[in-house]
Amino acid sequence: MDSNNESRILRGQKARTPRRINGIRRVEAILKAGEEVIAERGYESATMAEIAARSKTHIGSLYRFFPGKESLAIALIDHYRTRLEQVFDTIDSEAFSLSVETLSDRLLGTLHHLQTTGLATLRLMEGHPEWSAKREELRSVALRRIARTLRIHTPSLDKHRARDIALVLLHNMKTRKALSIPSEEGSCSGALQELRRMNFLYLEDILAEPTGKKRTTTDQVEC
Amino acid sequence: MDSNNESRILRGQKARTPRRINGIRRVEAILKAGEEVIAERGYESATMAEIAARSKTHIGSLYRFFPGKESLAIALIDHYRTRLEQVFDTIDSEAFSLSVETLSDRLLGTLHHLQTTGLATLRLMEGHPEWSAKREELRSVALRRIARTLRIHTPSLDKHRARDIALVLLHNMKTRKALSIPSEEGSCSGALQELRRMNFLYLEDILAEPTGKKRTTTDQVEC
Amino acid sequence: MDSNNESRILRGQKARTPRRINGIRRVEAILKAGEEVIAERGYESATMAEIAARSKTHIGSLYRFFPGKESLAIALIDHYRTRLEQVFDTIDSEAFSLSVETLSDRLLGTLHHLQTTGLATLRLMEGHPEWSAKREELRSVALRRIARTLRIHTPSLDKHRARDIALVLLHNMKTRKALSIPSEEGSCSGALQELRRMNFLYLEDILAEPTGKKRTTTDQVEC
Amino acid sequence: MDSNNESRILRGQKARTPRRINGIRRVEAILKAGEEVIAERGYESATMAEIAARSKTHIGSLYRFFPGKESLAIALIDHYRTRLEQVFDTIDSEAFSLSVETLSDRLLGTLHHLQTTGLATLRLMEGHPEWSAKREELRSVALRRIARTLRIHTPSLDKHRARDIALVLLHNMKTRKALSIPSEEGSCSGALQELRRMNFLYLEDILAEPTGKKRTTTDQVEC
DNA sequence: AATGAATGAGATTTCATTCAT
DNA sequence: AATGAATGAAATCTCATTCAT
Repeated sequence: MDSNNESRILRGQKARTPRRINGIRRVEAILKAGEEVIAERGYESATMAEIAARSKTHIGSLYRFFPGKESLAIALIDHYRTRLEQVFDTIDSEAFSLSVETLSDRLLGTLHHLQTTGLATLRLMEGHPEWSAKREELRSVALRRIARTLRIHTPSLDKHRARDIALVLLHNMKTRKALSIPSEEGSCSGALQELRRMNFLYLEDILAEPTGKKRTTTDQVEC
Repeated sequence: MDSNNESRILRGQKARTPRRINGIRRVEAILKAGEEVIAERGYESATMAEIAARSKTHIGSLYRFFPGKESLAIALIDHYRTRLEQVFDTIDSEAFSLSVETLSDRLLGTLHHLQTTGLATLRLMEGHPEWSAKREELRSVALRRIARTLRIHTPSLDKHRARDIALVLLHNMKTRKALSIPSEEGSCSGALQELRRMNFLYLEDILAEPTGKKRTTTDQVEC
Repeated sequence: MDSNNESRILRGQKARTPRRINGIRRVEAILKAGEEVIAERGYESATMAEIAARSKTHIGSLYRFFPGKESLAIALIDHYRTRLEQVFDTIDSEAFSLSVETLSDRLLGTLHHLQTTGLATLRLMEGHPEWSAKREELRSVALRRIARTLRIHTPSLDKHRARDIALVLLHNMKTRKALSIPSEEGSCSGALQELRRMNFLYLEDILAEPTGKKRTTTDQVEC
Repeated sequence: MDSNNESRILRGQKARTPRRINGIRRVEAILKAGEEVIAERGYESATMAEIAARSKTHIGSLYRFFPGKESLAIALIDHYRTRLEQVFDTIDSEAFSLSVETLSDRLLGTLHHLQTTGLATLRLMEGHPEWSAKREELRSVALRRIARTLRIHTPSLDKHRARDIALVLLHNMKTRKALSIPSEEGSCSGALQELRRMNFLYLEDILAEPTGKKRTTTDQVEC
């Protein structure tokens, strides 16, 4: 944009970059850039200037579409939520017929498939007490969807217990994601096998005899 | 006047060791305040001014002991590492005689017992690519200790597999911690039971027949 | 949006080139103010706040164009170098036909004519070991140009000796400048006559019999 | 001081560093350290902490002897002035019998022989308008002594002209000093020969026919 | 609508100097 | 008297956001 600009001034010849880029495409570019930058640096350290630069948008334009840093963050979270629901819709459409093992792997891979988006969103919510509403909503969606998927597969599963299980599975899903960040973990493949096994053993235990409340351990632990 | 020390202070990065009783108390107060503020807000959002205020220190004094925000962070990480090793020393001293169930719970609770310190440290390392050395060192210590504990309990466990398992267990330990942050999770107690069960099922599977490489799932997954 | 430029601004060191008329005027004002303040106080004592105030700029704007105190300094040095070369171009264009006396006065006045800019630059380089590159480059340019001018006037002058002479003349030029700073010297005019005489006597000695290496004094001195 | 201190605390055995070091020796150590640090970094950048450390003095003690940074600076300038006068006393004691060439070299080397002290003092006075009194006093001493030396050698020299000449010679003396700073100049020895020649030619011209006012160049120059 | 300059509050960091022990 | 911790003003630098062109 600039070098064109520059040469336009100097010689007044080259075609100007089309200015009326579809607003939607512009917004998408900004969201993508925001995602990347936030995933790399975290919300605080991400600067609007860098997001503008990466999306080849001028800072002024960026503020036309997202009137504040937080509004961009919220848009990203919403975007993530939408995609999350889509992924679960797909899973649910066949959950009934899946083996426990396949279901286990499907669930485990869910967040992982959301790539950068998911990472940025995690980063976004690292300790912003003020956003607990948004965060809670997102977590809530995830938990509800996991629980629903479980009960589609095994309808006799107790509703409340499904919620608790969902919480644990959600963490496993995050672990799955973490294992695929190269800098984070060393021997990815071996650990991934282990994670899959653990997730499977657990789901098998639950879904095999889903009569509900039966929990082996009985002694209480403080939270 | 230890001239090494002195020059380090003049333009250095490592935290200074106080020489007076008052200084020692001050440093402890600063570490505690730093821990809290970072645990609450994350490293970027934590301000030196707030840390100073909470530890009832003037900003100048804070900088006398920790000549930079990062030096405070590093001190916290080191502190954490020390305490982590202590906790594992305790576990290891009786690991041999523990039942799988008890061992499972012991490991699960490890990070949780490190309270704010652990939380602050997790936050500290959320994506600071530059600190990967410190981060890697800390992760490395944790993984090595977990693997060692497992092999103290079940010496026949394959060494490499122990490393992979440790990675998964480390994540479970983080989950355990997360479950106890009230704002983070809703129904703590139920989910905690589930987590314990999963961790137990997994360890039982491993430690019961520790002949090693035998892993049920065989198909590969991309990382 | 020249992405090179952009990223340089995001975390860079070189001064930004303004894109708007207003920005250009602003940059000029900043350079002028920086020149003055540094000439008056020296680099260390000059504060960005004062430079901003004198150029009627807000601190933030100042940092938009010069992302650091050093970047401002470097811009000033570059500016100086450019003007220095221009001055020598003018001298060289007639050096051939000048009498020794006129040439002597021309060279002597060179730095003096660069006014504040030259003074600021001298101050800038008063002992910043880190900038030895910039400093060396500037000195190198000055020495090369002086030597070249001498050999334009008297082509038979030995090349290496011209370099040594240039070093001495450069210092005379600095002296000439110093003599015109009122606070520095008392009886300007008399001393100035003396300096001119010394410079002339020396050049006359050299350029009259430029057969080269002939140097009267032969005993060595340690440096 | 510190490591002794440390071990004393730990074991209460080692002999304590003698506390009553001769005050004079302490002051000398501080002056020396101050000289070095200021010569290296300049007045602004020199820190009291570093000066304390280099002189193995505690910051508190330093302030007992020199109740402020400026007071240390003034002490250094005074120290320098004293040594300067001593050097000139030596020269003057035989000035009458020296050849012009020897006198030229003697004067030229004066500042150079004051080593660090001189450098630090130069740095000290780089652009501290407030210290112009001290600076003026020092310059005044130097000029008076140079002029006096000239008139000891050649009593018929006009008094006012001697003052003007002194100003030029003073700058040559500074140049001599600068030539011996390795990082500053490249081909020291050659340039030094040239400087000596110039200084000699000039003095010869003056002292040979010291009838006074005769100055070849007659046209005026603005200062 | 597009551009990028302007604004200014706020964050980090440094140090001369004082003062309690 | 000796030590080094405490103080706080001031400097550098950053960025979200607004606004003139």
